[in-house]
Parts: sequence; C-alpha cells; structure tokens
Amino acid sequence: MALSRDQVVATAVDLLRRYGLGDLSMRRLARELGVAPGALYWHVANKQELLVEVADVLLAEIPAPPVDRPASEALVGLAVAVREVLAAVPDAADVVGLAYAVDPGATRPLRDLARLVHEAGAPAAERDEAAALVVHHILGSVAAQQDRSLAATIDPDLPAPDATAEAKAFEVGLSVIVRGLTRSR
Amino acid sequence: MALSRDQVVATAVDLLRRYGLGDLSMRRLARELGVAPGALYWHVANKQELLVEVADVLLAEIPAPPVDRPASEALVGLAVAVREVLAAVPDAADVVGLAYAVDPGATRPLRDLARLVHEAGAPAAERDEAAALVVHHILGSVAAQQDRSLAATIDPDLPAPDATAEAKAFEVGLSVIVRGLTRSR
DNA sequence: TGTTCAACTTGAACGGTGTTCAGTATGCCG
DNA sequence: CGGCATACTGAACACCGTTCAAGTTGAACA
Repeated sequence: MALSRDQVVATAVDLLRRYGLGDLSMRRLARELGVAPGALYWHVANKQELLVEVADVLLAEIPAPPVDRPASEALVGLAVAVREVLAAVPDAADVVGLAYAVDPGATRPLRDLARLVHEAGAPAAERDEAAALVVHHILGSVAAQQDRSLAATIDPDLPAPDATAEAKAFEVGLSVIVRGLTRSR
Repeated sequence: MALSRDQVVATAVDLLRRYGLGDLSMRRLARELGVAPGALYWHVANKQELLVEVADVLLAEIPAPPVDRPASEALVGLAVAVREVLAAVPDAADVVGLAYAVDPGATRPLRDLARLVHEAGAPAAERDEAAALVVHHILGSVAAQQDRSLAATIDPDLPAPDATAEAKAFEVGLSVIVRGLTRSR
C-alpha cells in the first residue's frame, strides 16, 4: 500500500507521544514507516509543515467547551483541558507554539478560547490580546513542567515535578487572569 | 592568549544577538574564536550549560526596578523592560525559557518580578505561581513575535509583525494580570 | 494484452550538527 | 632542566534535514 499524508502525520504524532521531539526525525519517521527518508518529502513539504499538522491533530482531540455554563467557568475548564492534553505529550508546547505563531486562529480550541475570553469580560478590542495571554500561560506552563522533568531525568539531584502541583500552580495563574477579565467588564 | 569561559560565553551572546540560535553552533562559535570545536568543551560541559550562561548574561542587563513607585506600576515597568530586552535578541525566549525551567529564581530580574507580584497584591502562598504567569506571558509574547517575523521572512505573503503593536498587545495582557492581582488584595 | 503516464519510492549524496578522545603543545614550579 | 597541569588539535562517530536523478508500480486506455 502506498503511503499517505495522513499516515505520515499520524505516525509522527505517535512518535512524538512516545519519544518526544528529539526522536521525531525525518529519518526515524521514515524507518517507522518502512520507507526511505526521501519518500516523506513527496507527502510533506518539509519538517515545519509536518509539525504544524501534528499540532492540529493534538489540538483536535480537545473537547468543545460546554455551552450551559458561565463564560468564565467554561474558560477555566477549556484552558485546563488544553493544558492537560498538551502536558501528556512531550515537547507539545514547542510544537503547538510554532503552529500558534503561524496562525493563532487556525484551530478550534484556540478560537473557542478567544470567544470565551470575550464572553468572560474582555472588551472586543482586547479579545485577541487577552486570549494570547491565556495561550501563553498554557504553553509556558506546559513547557516549564516538561523542561523541569527533563532536567530531573538528566540530573538526579533535581526534584521531579509533581504533576498535580503543577496543575494547581497553573490554575492559580489562570484565576488571576479570570479575575482581571471579569473586573474590566 | 588562552581562551576563557567568559570569553566563550560572551562570544556566544554576540553570535546569538547577530544571527540567532540557528547560527549559534559549537563549530561556528569555535570558528569565531579561532579555535577547534573540541576546545570549547574544556571550558563548558555542553551546549545546554552554555545556553543557560547566555540567558544569565541577557537577563543581567535588565535594570533593577525603581523603589519609589507603587508595586503594580513597578511590576508593569519591569515586565516591559524584560520583554524589550529579550525581544531584541533572536530566539531569546527559547534560551531564557530553558534557564527559567532549570531554576526560576536564579536571576535577579526574575526574583524582582516575583517580589513585585507579591507587593502588587498576590497572597504569599500564590506569589511564585502568579510570578510564573507573568514570566509565561513575557516569554510567550517574545516567542510569538519572533516566530511571526521569522515566518514573514520565509513566506513574503505573511505580514511582518509591527513591533509597537506587539508591545501594546503585550501590555493589554499585562494589565489583565495586574487587575487580577490587585483585586485579590 | 500492451503501452503509456502519472504517482510514488529509492539510494546516494551534500553540507551541516553535538560530542568524544588520544595525542600534542605550552607555560609555570620546583 | 624535568615534570606536570592546563589548554588545545585533529579526527572521528553517529546523527540531522533536504534534494534529486533514476527507478518502480499500478491503473486507465487503446
């Protein structure tokens, strides 16, 4: 059977999930697919484009926010859900950060985030900026947690990060944002 | 004259400033210093360690915050200053993000940030978490701006980011944070 | 059935990367 | 002058992303 673009992307996601960005090389990906490295370039222009596609797949598995809750509550729920999904995938923050920079509104969860930020109290003129704040906090939190756990595996003196503590820390920052938003109403 | 560790770090900073992380390779650095690549490993354990040192140098040039202003005002001033310094250095967000993950309180500006966050209204128990929020916003803002301008140089259809507009967007998010902090007092 | 043509893949190469290490040079101290 | 720590070289190892001429494959058409 011939290779397909979807197959390439799916395998890339799998590799990222299992071994992280460091092991997601075009050569490794080709080996996993039983194919020569050059074959990948028929389906994908370059590695960057592939990573943007990978980011889309990761974000796609985030559920849509509920509609029957206050906006600020839904915002917190969605932000936590995005963080949870990304925290489970090594180097997800790097991958998604790239995709977000290229086009912030390209994926549904990030569009939902912007909408909820507005509904939670941000003036229309500041909606995208406030949404960027939330995204930065999510990606920063994920990146920091993963960098720390990487550092801990390299240098055993360093404490391994506690996932639930990291989640709590994230929510503290998130609640500061929500307070700041509702207050500007 | 023999090479020194400081000389290696300083040249690395210079290379980063002028050409970005992509051109800050150990080989390029060695060439700049008129030395064989292996020589660098006498002064520095590996590239990671070098980058942490580079981050420290970058953050060291940020001025200490004024003492005669309200904390929330000083916080905004410091955050803006940090962002400005980092935005001027290509890929600075990546480099500093790594250093921050390894040890958040290692550098003075980041310690100052945490102190001001507390003085601006964050309860002592939430000081570090709220400070992390500010750091995430700074690094996220810088990274996004630089990713966008990189994307614009590659694909000329994309608009080049406007530095002052980016700065304004950053301050919108920052003011949401400050509102959220002062409100919890 | 034979031929043609596009879709797809290979294999090899190009110019890089971080890192290691046996060996060699340099300068200081006794 | 001898010895020794410091500093550096040169070559190698095992990778990386990307390109491209040449080859293969399979389906549609005559």
